[in-house]
Amino acid sequence: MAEELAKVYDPSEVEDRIYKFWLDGKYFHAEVDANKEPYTIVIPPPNITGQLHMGHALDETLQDILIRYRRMQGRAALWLPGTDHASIATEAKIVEAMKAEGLTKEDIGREKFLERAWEWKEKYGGTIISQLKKLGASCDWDRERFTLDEGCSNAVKEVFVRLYNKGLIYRGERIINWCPHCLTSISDAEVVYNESEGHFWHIRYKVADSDEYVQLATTRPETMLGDTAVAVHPDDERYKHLVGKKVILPLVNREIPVVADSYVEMDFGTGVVKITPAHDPNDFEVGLRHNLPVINVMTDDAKMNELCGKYEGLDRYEARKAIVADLEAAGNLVKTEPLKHNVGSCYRCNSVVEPRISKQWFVKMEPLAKPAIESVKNGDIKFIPARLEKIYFNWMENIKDWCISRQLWWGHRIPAWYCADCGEVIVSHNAPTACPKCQSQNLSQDEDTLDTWFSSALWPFSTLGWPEDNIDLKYFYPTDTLVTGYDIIFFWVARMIFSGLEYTDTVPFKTVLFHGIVRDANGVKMSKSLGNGIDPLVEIEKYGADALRFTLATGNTPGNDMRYSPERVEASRNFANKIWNAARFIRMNLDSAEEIPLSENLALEDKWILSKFNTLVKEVTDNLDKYELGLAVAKLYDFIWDIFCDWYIEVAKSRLTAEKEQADVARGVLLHVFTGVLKLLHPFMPFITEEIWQSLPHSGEAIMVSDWPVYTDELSFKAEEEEFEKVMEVIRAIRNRRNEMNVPPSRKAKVYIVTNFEETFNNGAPYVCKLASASDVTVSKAEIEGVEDAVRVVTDSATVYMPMNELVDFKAELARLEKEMEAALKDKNFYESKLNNAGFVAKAPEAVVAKQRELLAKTLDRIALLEDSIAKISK
RNA sequence: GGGAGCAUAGCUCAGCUGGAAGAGCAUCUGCCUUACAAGCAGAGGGUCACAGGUUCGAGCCCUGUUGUUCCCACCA
Repeated sequence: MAEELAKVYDPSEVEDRIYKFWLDGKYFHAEVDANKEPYTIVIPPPNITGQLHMGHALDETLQDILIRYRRMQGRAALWLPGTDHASIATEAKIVEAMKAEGLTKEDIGREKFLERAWEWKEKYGGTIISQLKKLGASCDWDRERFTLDEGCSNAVKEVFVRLYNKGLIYRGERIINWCPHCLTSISDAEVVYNESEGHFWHIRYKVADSDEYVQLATTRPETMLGDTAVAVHPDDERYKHLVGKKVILPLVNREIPVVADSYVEMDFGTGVVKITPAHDPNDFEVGLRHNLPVINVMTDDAKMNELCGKYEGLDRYEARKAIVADLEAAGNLVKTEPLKHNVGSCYRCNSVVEPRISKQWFVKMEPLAKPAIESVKNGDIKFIPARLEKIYFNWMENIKDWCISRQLWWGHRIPAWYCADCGEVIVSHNAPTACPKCQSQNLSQDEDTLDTWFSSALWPFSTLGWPEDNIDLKYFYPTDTLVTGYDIIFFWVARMIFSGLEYTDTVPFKTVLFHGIVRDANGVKMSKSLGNGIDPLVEIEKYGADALRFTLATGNTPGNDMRYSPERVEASRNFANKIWNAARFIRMNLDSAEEIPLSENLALEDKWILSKFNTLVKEVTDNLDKYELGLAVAKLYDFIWDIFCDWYIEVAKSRLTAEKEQADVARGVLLHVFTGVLKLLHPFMPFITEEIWQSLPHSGEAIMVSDWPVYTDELSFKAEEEEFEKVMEVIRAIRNRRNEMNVPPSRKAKVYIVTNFEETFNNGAPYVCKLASASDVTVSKAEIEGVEDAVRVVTDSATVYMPMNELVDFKAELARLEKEMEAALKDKNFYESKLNNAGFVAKAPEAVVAKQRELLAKTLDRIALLEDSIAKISK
């Protein structure tokens, strides 16, 4: 056996050592095993640019709990780890780093840039992985993947080619969201809308060959340089006469037509809308319907371009100012109103996005969305909590085509080539040598890369070898559970679902367990910019990974946000210490490292704790099966602290110092229950449970690969449970009474117990002595003489007398007994009225009625005992 | 504009298919009872936001109201 355990648990000394022990034992590794049922989770791959934050810590903790649980149950549990190349985020970092050297992407060219990116990935990409290890994550590191590795890239190409051939990927000019800072298109999902204070500028356009003006309003006056029409509603009587005429675009003096389009709402504003097809999605549609020219007036970095005359080169906001000023000077600015409106920003860099026409690649979503909706509707995929299904449906049912091309270099390059001679587009897995149409060799590959989420969407199967038909994929796929935050339901979850269905003909996972966001103690979302983030690694350093994990798993319900506060981790740390000290106690009472079997000769309290533990096994297992991790962990906490430590250990103490035979029985039970509960707790607090388990008699290599406890009828002792609880009730009643009277524990008192359950209390007498500060306990069925002057306590099963001499105040005693009687009578009334209610007795389930009867009976017993006591004391 | 979550003890939150409300922290009282003061034994504290309804029975189900947070859409 190891040397004596320290008095206070020190996780920092234990955790790295234990983690290494697990790695050395290869316990994390999962293999295809025909005799086992697989259980698979793929990790939501963290970005290589990332640092572990509380959101990760929560996400990984939940996954590790599930994986460790299933592994202990004997499943071939695979937790497949990896990282995401995070195209925008990573590219931005590298560009920034180059800036310090005075270099731009273009200066060094694509190839050199990618070299740098890979170097960067090698250098920093592993950071988050090592941080995951600190948390105790039992990922199969032998299978670690990266979204840009060969296999994943192969899957990406395969999917692109297949979708293209199926007509579900197309290239075209559409209005997309352009980030002028990242210099790339982004998808609709990547735009974040924030309300901001803006202006509504009312402008007038002169009607050509007339003195009339039309008035309209805009929030983006700079785009007027690209106006190619104004539109009114076809039924709008005010403007019918203008349809087909021209108006003169101020500042530019270009004549543009007035068109009629039902997109315009007559009731809003003046009922006249400026149409800028190159810079607004709705205007673009109007433009298509009316064959309007499309004039893009901005550069990639949101400056006004060469078509803007004197405004050329101005930033869009400078141009806005200048244009407003010029309009005003020319008398064409009618008025300026303040306006609150939503402005879209890039979710990566927070720059205001510019809707803009651009030639991009898109995925046609509608055909893909249909089966994806169906798979959730029919239950092939279950969302926990179910309410998030609505959000999913809402998005999927209104989905627009997905812009997947990005003007970035770090990512999967689009496998499309263009023939410079005949313009043919060739989409192919491998680089074509010649144009199939004109045989020209003058081909060039598309410069763009794919949206990061395009490869993440394939993650559950690309990581298992798809499109190759290998044994891992057959065995571990589809995966079982996906654990992720509700905030990426669109980005990732939805896209994995339709991808899985489209390419693998099956759902990628069966259950999605959603968690919420981790907020700070004030309920504010943790973020870098606010600086209110709490670093999980610092917390691990301070309190231990187990305490952090326990905190994140406790009091957390699926889909709900949670607050993280220091008090909560401290409580978890204290819990770890409690377990540690329970282990110390047990160890100091062992005389060998041998396992001790359960005795045939169990005492009452042994049966009580074994039965309680048996129930715990069942409930915790049920809770875990139902993904009720928060409930499971709360039960473990209560059992270990309140039931095992505060009661069983205390009760066992006196037996451990008794004769060897009794001591061995108690030791056997202590070990059985404690190691059992360590196993149940292991998924939540892996380090401390492993450390302790190793220090106690055990068979097997490690708790993490030991068998999960199983409920068994043989260890269910309902009658004994009830019996022992009678003793507990008496102990509690005495303690309570003594506390009320301010009697210190050092002052022992004789205790007389009058009861119909003589044997029970004779058995329990030593514990009443020990736990209720009794100097001596006398149990009797009959009345005892000479206790008339004692303090008395009444429970359902006994009347307890404690002669306390001068401390006894009979008036107070009587008053207290009467008060208790009053409460008991109230109870009686309550139960009786319930049982007298014909509806209740007829309609309530049998068990519920029986329970009420039982409670009534107990209350009646207590009343009888109280009556008796009151009568005696009044004499 | 559409949708969702939340509202339970002073604070932070649990409360599984409806069966007289729970925990942690905080507060108060008494304890160094040798595994643990990061502890032990007790105590106080709740009209479960409000108003209706369904039911033998509602924190839980239904309707409405209020407050609050969030998501989606985006009318120029």
